Amino acid sequence: MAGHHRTSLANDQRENGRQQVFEAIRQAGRIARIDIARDTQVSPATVTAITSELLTAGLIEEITPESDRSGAKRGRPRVALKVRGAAHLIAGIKISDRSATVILVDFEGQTVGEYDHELPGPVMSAEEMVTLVKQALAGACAAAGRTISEVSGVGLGLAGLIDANRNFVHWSPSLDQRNVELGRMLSDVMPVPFFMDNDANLVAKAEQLFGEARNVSDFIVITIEQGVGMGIVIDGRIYRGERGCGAEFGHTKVQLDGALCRCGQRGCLEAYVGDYALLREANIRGSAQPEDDLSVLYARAKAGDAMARSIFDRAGRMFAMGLANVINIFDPSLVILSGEQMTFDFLYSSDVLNKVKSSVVQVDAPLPEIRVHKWGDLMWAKGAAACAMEGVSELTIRNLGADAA
Amino acid sequence: MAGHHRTSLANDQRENGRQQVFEAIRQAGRIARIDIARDTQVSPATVTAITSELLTAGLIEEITPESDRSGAKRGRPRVALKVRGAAHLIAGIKISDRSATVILVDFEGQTVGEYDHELPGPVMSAEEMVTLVKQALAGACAAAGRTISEVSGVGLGLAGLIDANRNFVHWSPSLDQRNVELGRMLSDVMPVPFFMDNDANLVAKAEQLFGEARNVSDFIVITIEQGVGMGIVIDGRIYRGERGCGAEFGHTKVQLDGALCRCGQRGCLEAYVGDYALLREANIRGSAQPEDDLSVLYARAKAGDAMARSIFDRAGRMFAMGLANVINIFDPSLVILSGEQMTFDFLYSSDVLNKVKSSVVQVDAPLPEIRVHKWGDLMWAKGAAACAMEGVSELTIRNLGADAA
DNA sequence: TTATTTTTTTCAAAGATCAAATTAAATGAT
DNA sequence: ATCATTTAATTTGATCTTTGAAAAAAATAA
Repeated sequence: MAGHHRTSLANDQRENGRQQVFEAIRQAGRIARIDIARDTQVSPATVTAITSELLTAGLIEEITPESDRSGAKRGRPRVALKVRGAAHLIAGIKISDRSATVILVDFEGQTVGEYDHELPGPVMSAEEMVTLVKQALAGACAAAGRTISEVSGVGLGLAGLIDANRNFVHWSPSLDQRNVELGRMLSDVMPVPFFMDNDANLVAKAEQLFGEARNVSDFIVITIEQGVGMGIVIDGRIYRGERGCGAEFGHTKVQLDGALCRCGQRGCLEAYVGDYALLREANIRGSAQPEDDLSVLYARAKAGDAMARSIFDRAGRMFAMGLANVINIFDPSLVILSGEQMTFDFLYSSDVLNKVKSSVVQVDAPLPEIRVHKWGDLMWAKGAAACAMEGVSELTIRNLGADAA
Repeated sequence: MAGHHRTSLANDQRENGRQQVFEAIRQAGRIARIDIARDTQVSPATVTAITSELLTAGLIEEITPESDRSGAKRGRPRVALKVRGAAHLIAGIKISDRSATVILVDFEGQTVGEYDHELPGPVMSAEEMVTLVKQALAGACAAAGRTISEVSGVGLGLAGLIDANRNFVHWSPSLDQRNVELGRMLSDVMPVPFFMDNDANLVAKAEQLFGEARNVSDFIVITIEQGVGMGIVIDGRIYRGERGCGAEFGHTKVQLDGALCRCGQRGCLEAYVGDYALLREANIRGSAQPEDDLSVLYARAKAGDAMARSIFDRAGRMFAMGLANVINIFDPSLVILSGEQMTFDFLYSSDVLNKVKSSVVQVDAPLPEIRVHKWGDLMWAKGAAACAMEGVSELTIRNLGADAA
């Protein structure tokens, strides 16, 4: 090993170039060298050099000459490049209440396989979690006719307070312990790079790589699952606060000394829009038949029941207030409301969105765009895979330098 | 001129190095080359090369050998470097209701002169503003025995919605027009680089360069003047939203359908803690003698008057709620409450700060530090100067490359 | 005076980028 | 068919940077 200590500037330059070019290729999907040069401001000569490296490493590939030369006039035809899907197999795993959902994708992001592993219970020990992850991964690989050893990286999504930099779990509803070095424990059992994050950041990554935020460098994702989460992307990177945990949108306060939240504080947004909060309201308000199923309550509201309506109305107004606050603070260009459960339809109603818009400070510039993006079951797992993809890309490209053949 | 078009990567590398080294020197105040190498991860050889350039350009200087060799054992003594104050003369101007406050500083940030220019009125046209700035600048220079031509950069601070990237004023309470290309108008009259920003960002820069946030890369500044403002620094740079305007902390909503704000919306924080809001309350609550002086009301509260107390109490609780929200979203390591007017003492009370802390989502990590920093009259102008200093540094260093002698 | 220690500078080697020149690969025209 | 033209990609040589290692500089300790 010629492992010198970090040569901060010199090495960074080449690595920077590689990351830039590779990122341009992935973002574009398929792109010719000359367009990479234009987009990245790197000279064609350097693009040739770098793409040559990436081709040799097998990270990208040339697209067989398209017989479709639409619009091309004359001259040597451009050869498009794309990420080579076969370069890496990536796994994304989302742990939820009832199951561990696994998705396998190739390096292009194409789904290779899906797998669902049922959990014995919603809460488990760290050791059980490790075993579970291993089983789920093994199951997914088997189902797809692959082996674990082929997997280049695993993204893991958990609810709770996750320190993604250190793969450390401060707290998660799925674990019966706090402060778990889950990343280390996983790596001890499986020799694969792990990348962990909380669900909101997961979805933000998924939106950035595959979803509504492609090529957008600054945006916010609001997720609704059990709690209300937020992912913030600034300058293309997920913003994590000082303590490494995600933005706690669900626990911003929308009412002074307001409703009691399960976090123990009062007036949290979640205490007004969370499912448990809605059910609590329904019962407090002296409903004839106490509800324990949100969908029933929601159906009643849609059918015109005044009491049920009023519950959802208030939740919607509170949500609008919280969202407007975030927009006033961040002034993002794009806000994505990303939800899986249709139960939360009411939060995406035009009434609510209008309320948000009327609560944002008016400037001459147009209001931020608010997009609603309803995803399927695999949303979270796909986000986990997106995180792993990014991590694997970075690692691989960094190591290219050391692997000078 | 060998002015080629931007060679994005190659040129950037050297410029990066210069910026990095210069920044290290300014941050440290005085520092030896070997320590720069350690801090910046740049090799000693390169540090020598770069500092040599900076010395030649006159941007930095060596400190005459300190006779104080405390702790030094043996070996060649280190030669400390520092920014050369005489390199540039920088002006900072803050426009407030009644006057334009000017501060002149040298390139080290040492105050060279102060000047106060009274305004005919609080609102003026863009042309009057230009004239005013010119007069104020001339006055300040004359008072300090300098000439305008010696000034290398001018920072200008205005309340309102300022687009700092384009030196454009969307709206300011000091101007009777909206959407003014003030930067261009100023540059047309005075051949000096201008740097504009809104007051909250100004203070953030001042805290970063001269104040409580030295060497802190992520923090938030809350300012209280007439309105309530916020400056966000992420990764050492001021965060500006998509539309280029500062974070509108004062107009985050703290009460659903709450008190009417002068912005026309309801429930804004400012509608509870702004001076006009407090006075309105005092009158609504049937005060015997309607007040139009906040200090009187405040004195009454301190003297124990229950009505007055309750007004300030509520304002304090609303402020705590808004601040807690910002902390929950950003999770910064440091929050600076930066105010000029003692009138707003009550917002900094330990009651309020405790309320903030109890409203922040609990993690195992310690709570963010909240510091109160009361500044003098010159705070705002100094912030403007700080902005200009940063701008001039960047410009000068960038131009070093072109000026290859 | 000499040895030692620490900082700074010098020097030569190793890369990296880029402009310009060259090659490659197509279409149009003759 | 053959040649000119056009556009894309590659090669080449010059220019810059960074850096490790060696040398020089400037002090103290012996």
